[in-house]
Amino acid sequence: MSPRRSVADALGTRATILDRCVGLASTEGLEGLTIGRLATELGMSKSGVLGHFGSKEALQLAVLDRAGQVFRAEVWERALPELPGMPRLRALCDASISYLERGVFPGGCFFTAAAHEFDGRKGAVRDAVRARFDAWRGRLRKETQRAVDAGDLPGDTDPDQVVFELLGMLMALNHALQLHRDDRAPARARRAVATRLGLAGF
Amino acid sequence: MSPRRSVADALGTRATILDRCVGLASTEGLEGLTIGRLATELGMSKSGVLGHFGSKEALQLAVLDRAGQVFRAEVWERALPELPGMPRLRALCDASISYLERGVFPGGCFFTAAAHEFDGRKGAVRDAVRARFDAWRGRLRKETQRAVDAGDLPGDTDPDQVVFELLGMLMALNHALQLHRDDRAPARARRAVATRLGLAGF
DNA sequence: CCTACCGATCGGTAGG
DNA sequence: CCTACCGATCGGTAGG
Repeated sequence: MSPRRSVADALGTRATILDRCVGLASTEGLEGLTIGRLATELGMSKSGVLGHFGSKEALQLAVLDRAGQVFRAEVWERALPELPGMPRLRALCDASISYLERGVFPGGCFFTAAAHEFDGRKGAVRDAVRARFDAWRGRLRKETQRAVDAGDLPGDTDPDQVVFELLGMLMALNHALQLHRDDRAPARARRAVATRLGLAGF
Repeated sequence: MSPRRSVADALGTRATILDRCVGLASTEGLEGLTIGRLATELGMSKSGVLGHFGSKEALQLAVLDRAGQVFRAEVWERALPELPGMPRLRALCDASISYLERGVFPGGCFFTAAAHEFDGRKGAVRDAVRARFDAWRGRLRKETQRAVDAGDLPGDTDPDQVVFELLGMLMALNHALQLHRDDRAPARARRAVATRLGLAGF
């Protein structure tokens, strides 16, 4: 009777589509998401899928957004309870490694994959990927700076250098897990991070 | 009169196709190479292009091979004149950083991009990408072990750990250059490598 | 949300 | 190396 029901249903359908997309896109890429395939897998028509977003690019942006929510919950919110500075920085690294180790996205880090897929292009998707990395780097940088200010890292530490190296360790881990299925890689990443942050026992 | 001429021509055409493919695939991906587009850009027919390889997968494998030749010339052969061990390891890192900084492939590291594109799939292309990384890691590992044996790295150094971290620095550099166009990244990568190898002045 | 359809393009083949 | 063609699929639209 009221439009309530159908609006809620539509939002539910949209969420169902996006969750499927996130899994698919992490292994096959954001461009590998095709409307026809999605429709088949979801038991819908193509126009039924596309109607929720309007265009493929809008769908890709919505998928990035959904993946961002997952990343926030799996990494950022796990570290947030820790004290600012070194404890939280360490927790962020730990949570990132765990996020990759647990295979939160079946194809590895969603954003690293998207970055490689879109870094040579122009447009809204590339801009959105870049903005997410900027935000992530900014968070790591802030906690690194706090760790320096608190004396937990040497006073002449360049926070951007630390963030650069930490991101490298995470990328090496993602690569080792995805291409080589190397299950010793998480331990290597933890060791590398511990060394870089001066935490012998991590 | 003799078939000599046409065979040489065919090989030349094949090389022309592959060189175009390497540039295209580094920015658009190995899957983004389409026969029709290549044909248009090269002023040939689709079947003219495909005839040199037989299938798209065979073309992708040939492109990987061609990219491997470039990498060998731009990185491996530049370091080979250096003495085995630390000098050559340092030269390999230097040459890798330079290879990324100079933009030898317009889309960044050809193999990192291919790894991300194919790491979730099965087949000959994925296997070939993995084999190339195995070879590259093996070379870095050998020189690291020699550096340990020569006393240029601590005796309890785990060569695989060092290689893991060096690859991470290169991936962070590739990412920073491609997604962020950050021209301070090469200096960061050099600094990180120098720290890891215990070369204060690099 | 559906059916029915659009032009474009995909990888690949037949035959020359 | 070419033309001509195959079935399949692409993103998207019209109309309901």
